[in-house]
Amino acid sequence: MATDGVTAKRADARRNVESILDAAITLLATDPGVSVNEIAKAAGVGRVTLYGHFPSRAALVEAVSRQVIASTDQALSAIDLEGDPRDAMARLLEATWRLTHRFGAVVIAASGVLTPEEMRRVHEGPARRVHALVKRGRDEGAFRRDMPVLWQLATIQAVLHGASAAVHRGDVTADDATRLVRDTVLAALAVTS
Amino acid sequence: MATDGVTAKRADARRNVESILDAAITLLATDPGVSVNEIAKAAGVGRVTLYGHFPSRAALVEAVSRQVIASTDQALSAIDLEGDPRDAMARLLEATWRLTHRFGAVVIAASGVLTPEEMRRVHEGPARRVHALVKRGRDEGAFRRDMPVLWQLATIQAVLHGASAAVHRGDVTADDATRLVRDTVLAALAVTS
DNA sequence: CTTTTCTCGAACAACGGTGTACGCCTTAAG
DNA sequence: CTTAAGGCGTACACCGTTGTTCGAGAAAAG
Repeated sequence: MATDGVTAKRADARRNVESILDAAITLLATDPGVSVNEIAKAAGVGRVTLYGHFPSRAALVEAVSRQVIASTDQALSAIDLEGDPRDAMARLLEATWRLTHRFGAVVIAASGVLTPEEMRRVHEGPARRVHALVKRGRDEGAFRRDMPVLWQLATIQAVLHGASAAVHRGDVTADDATRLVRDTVLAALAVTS
Repeated sequence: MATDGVTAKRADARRNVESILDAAITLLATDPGVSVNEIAKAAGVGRVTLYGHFPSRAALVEAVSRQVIASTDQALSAIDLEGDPRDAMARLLEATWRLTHRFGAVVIAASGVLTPEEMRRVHEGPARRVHALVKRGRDEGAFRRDMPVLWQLATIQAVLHGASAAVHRGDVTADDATRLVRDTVLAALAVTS
């Protein structure tokens, strides 16, 4: 039965791990403090079963974080950042918005569990791309230079986060938010005419 | 001793209530989930004494919320919202930023305690002024009209909140943030050239 | 069918938080 | 000084959450 010669996990076990991770991502995306009980219930699984797969709540959150990071890195590394900085930023924002909307507050849950060092490493990946693009846009005169780069990054993150909240509140649809995030950020970055 | 003919609170009692409220505002502004124990300790008061003045944690949070709301209303109602919408928005943003920076996450703590109805009423006051100003700016052609008003309000709130986080992180100073919030929001609202 | 793995509920200990009761001491007010 | 209000520590009950143990039973793999 050991198809890989080492572990030999049963089929329903793997399915349950999937369900648990899915439920955890969904719930943690809106409530970082959700209890293990609720996650297990949402996954259609007993709480004890969950503990059979993840030794602690922290381990579960860490596993979720890793999966989110993997998805994020994969999605963002596929984005073409060449050409006009404005167009590149629009592409990057669309992809990032989808990720923000999907994974939301997972990072907040992670911040209570992961070490600061791990958190830094997690943020570094996605942030590097945006950082480089903003700098290039400034150098080429496409983005305004009278604000700190760090502030502009903070603004981008704030708009994304705010959009997530607005969609959750029902003020706008997720589809509309794609366009609104793009236009708003580009307006905030644009050189003053 | 009853100066008002009814209650007759002792002097140190009133002082302690003050200390507790001050400490609660300070701590709740950064950690909405802070325990009663820590608040009492920060106020230089025993936990039991705190319960002597506030019957429950919820009551304390509510009292803090009322005080914050009062300060907010007073500060914002003094702002002149006439004249060029851009200038009025700049004035309103400066005052609002100071309040956001000072009171931060109190509203988050309140959201876990106050009823949705109370929360709505709390938000209504400050939001009404911004809402009216944004609408006037759109009507007079000062602000762009190709986005929902609600989105523009969400953007303003997001930038303020993001600025608070950035200052807390040490990315910018609170003073610089005043200018950055103003310029960023105005750029986001401006009609596209 | 047999074996092995996994599920699942119930029960339990530990922890941290809220809220209460009691008794002693400090201090403001007269 | 006398009195009463208030402060304060200890102890306790209560609750929700985490993490563990046990044993019976279901289900996958052979």
